[in-house]
Parts: sequence; C-alpha cells; structure tokens
Amino acid sequence: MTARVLIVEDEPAVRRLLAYNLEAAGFEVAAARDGEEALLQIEELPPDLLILDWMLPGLSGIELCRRLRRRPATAGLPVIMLTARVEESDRLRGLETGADDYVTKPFSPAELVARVRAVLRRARPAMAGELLTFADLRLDLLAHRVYRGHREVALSPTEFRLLRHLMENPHRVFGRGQLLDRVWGLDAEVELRTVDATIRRLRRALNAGGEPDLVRTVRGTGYALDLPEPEAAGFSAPGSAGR
Amino acid sequence: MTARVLIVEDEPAVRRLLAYNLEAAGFEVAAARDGEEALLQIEELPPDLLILDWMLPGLSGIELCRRLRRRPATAGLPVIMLTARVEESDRLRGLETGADDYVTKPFSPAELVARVRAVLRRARPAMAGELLTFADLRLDLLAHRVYRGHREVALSPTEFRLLRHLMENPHRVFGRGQLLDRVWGLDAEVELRTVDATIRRLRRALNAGGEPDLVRTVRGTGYALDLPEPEAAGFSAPGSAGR
DNA sequence: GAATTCCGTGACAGGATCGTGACAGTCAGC
DNA sequence: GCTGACTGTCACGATCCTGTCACGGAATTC
Repeated sequence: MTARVLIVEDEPAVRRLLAYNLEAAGFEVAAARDGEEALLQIEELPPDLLILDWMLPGLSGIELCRRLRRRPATAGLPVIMLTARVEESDRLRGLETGADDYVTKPFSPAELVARVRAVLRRARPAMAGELLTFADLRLDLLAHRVYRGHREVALSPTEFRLLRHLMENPHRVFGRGQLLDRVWGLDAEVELRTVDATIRRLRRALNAGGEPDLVRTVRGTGYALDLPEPEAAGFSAPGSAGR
Repeated sequence: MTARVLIVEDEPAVRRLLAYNLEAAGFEVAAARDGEEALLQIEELPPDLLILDWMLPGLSGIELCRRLRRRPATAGLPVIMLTARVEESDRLRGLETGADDYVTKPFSPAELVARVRAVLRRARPAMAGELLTFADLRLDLLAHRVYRGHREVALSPTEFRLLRHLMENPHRVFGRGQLLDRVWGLDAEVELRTVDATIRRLRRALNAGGEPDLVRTVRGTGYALDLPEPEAAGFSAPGSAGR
C-alpha cells in the first residue's frame, strides 16, 4: 500500500513540481488549490500526509492546520509546511501550530522526498516502508508490492525475491549459480536453467504494459537489472552494430 | 557492521551537533577540523563516508573532495557536502566535484541521518565495483560492460575475457599459447591461430568508431595491450623494440 | 630480389546459449 | 477432495558465438 500525499498549494508550477517528484518516489499524489478544497478532499479520502503551503488564498495554511488538529479524525495527520522564508520566527510559529516538519522554498526535490519519508516513518512506520526504486520500477518491501510506473505488477513469491535481489544490486550481473544461491537459497537443488524460466516470468509480468525490458541478458554470464540501450541506428560503423 | 563517518568541519558547534546525532543513530564518528587533518585520518583509517563542510580553513571542502576523487584508493569514498547556501549554482558545483549528496545548513538531524543512510546504501555495492581502465578503455567487471570513450562496446564472452586479461596486464606481451591457457583455459584443445581470429574480432569491436588500435601485434611472439606509437618519427624509437 | 614465415581478412559450418511454450507435480486454501 | 496458483523441468527453434580454413599481403631472412 502506497502512501497518499495531499498537496495544498495555489501556485500551479510548485504544485506540479511537488506532484512530479513525489510520484517518482512512489507516492500517490492528490492536489488542492486552497484550504476549502483541501478540507473537502480530506473528508472524502483522508491522505496519509499533507503538504501545506504557508500562504494560501482564503483559508491560510496555518489556519487549516490548526483546524485539522482540533478534529479527532485528523488530529494525527502528519503535516509538512511549505514556506518561502527562512525566518526563524516563522519556523517556530509553524511548528507551534502542529506541523511535523518544515520545508523552505526553494527546496530540492531530494530533500523534500527525504523529509516526506522521514515524517511518514515517524507517523506511520508501516507506510513509509523500505522502497526500492529503479527506473520506473518501485518495490515496496513492507507492503510487498511492485509497481511499474503507475501499474501494479502481481508477482509470485519467487519472482518477487528475484526482482528484489536484482533491485538491491542494480547494474550488476549475476550468474545463474549466484542467483540460485542468493534467491533460491544455498541448499536448493534446482537446475540452472530454472533461473531462465523465472526470469522469463518476471519479464512477462514487468513488461505486460509494453514497457521496455529492464532485465539485461549477458550471454554466457547471467542476468542484470539495467537500463535498455536506446536503439540508435546509423552512426557507428556497420558490421559490429549487431549483437 | 557499523559504518565509520568522518566529519570535516571547523565550527565546533556544528561538529558536535553532527557527531551527537550520528552517534545516536548508531554510527561510528570521527572528526577533523580542516582538510589536512582529514587527509591524515583518511590515510590512517579510511572511513565509509565523509561529511564535508564547503568552507574550510586552508584546503577547501571542494578541493579536498576533488583530490580524493583522483586517488584510486579513495575515488569511491561517498561524500556528503555541507553548505550554508541554498544557491543552485553551488549545489551543482558540489555535485560536479563528485559529492554524492548535499545538505544545506541549517539542517534537521533527522534529514541528515536519513541522507547518510541513503548514501551509504547506494554506495556500498558500488564500492566493490571493479573497474579496469586503460587509455580511454573502461571495463566494468560487475556490470560486465565495456566502454571506449563514451561509446559502449558489445563484446562476446570470449572477447570479453580476452580483453579483461589484457587490461589486467597492460603493456605485457602474451604468446598465443599463454593466452590460450589463461583465457580459454588449460584444458582447451584449440588451434593456436584461433587467438588471431578472436584478437581480430576484439579489434574490430573496439575500433568500430575509428579510434586508434590499442592491441599491439608483436611479430613472432604474440599480442599486447599498448598505446599506439605516434606516427612518423625520423629516428627509430628503440625503447619498445626489445623484450 | 626471391623464398619463407607470419599475420590480417573474410567466409563458413558446427555448436553453444537463450527464449518460448507446454506440462506435470506440489501445495495452500476453500 | 477439489481447485487454482506456483514452480521446476523439458524440448524445440532461433540466434549468436566460435573454431577453422584458405587466401593474400606484409615482414623477415637469405
């Protein structure tokens, strides 16, 4: 289960930036333009975390936060405040109103995501779950779920362990024997080519939507999780191009 | 397996703050006041991660980072930069010099610890990354990839093993028999001239972009990986002739 | 300069390797 | 006990790899 983040921000540019980065990090994102809209969305489907702009038209961020804290249903909802100033006085006031953390604009996407994770980990340990990512692949260890882009991918236990191992060591090539040891276990008595079959099933599941294949076959050696080569034609000398 | 973190920071207050939080998070912490002291400590007992202040008396943080990157022993050492400014230009310059991440003061302890964990997790597998280089050739053993300059070169298994052997012993000439033993294996029953064919295929793949040939043929003896002789010298260059 | 040895080049056929689909045994849940 | 999912194995075919050969040019020796 991925965590739902609700962004409350009136500037479209900032809203898109936030949404883009949070989605890339594996969160489910919703957005609202002002406090009123936010309240409606929270009532309908409460998010797991709120990112709240300090200055909002109508109901201000700080006021919205205070209201949420008063209602039992939303009192525990984690809130990250977003402000343009670095002034310490604001910082303190923000934390007093019950924000869990504070990000100042301009912010780096990485920092923001790190803070979101940190806050979620504190508030909902189960939700922040260790998240492995590679390209548009996301693997949530705690929730035991895998996503390719926005599509959830259903994997069998063996496929899941195999993908997990590959995602924990991206780019690295593993021989069939190594994979048997590490994914199947040292005492597994299985044919080497069983790995091929499982790789195939994993590929089929991951690429079911027509996405590019992220599993690279290294002939004579093994498999690796890797970015596919962009098919470029016509530049280098022909003849060696194939392969 | 506790990771060792070396803090390089001249302000005692910040140093203590960092040390306190990292120790609380379970890391082994050492500290240095300036670049010189840091270099000494790194030489004595290399840490697993470096937290580096941007501004330092004497050797600046950015300069220290650059120096570390140049030495093979410390080239893979993860570095987190610490700066007072949020300016994007600094940020980019920091990442360009080879910092793995970037934290701006003032920072939250939780964020810092989260970043340290993240960088360590990312860097661990890469630290073992065996990388052979010769001239503009790079061979990544773990990823099982070969690059000539920026172009990736696709090699068959035998070509790959042959190139690997030559890159592990550059400048050295191997006879066909030696190569058969070491690349094909002691029990290979193959014609000597098979080596020629594979050398040829290797050359074609490596020079497909029109680059100079790095495989030197020593008539009557064998092959070696070597820099090509600069063309057209009036006198005979004696040095490399013998051997 | 001629004979000889050595190496580069292209082609080719057999073989190794991998993808693919199918199948049966096992196990858990109903 | 039945059903369905999961998994290990196998056979087949396509592709890629690789060892070998013949030829000709280049270097070396006499």
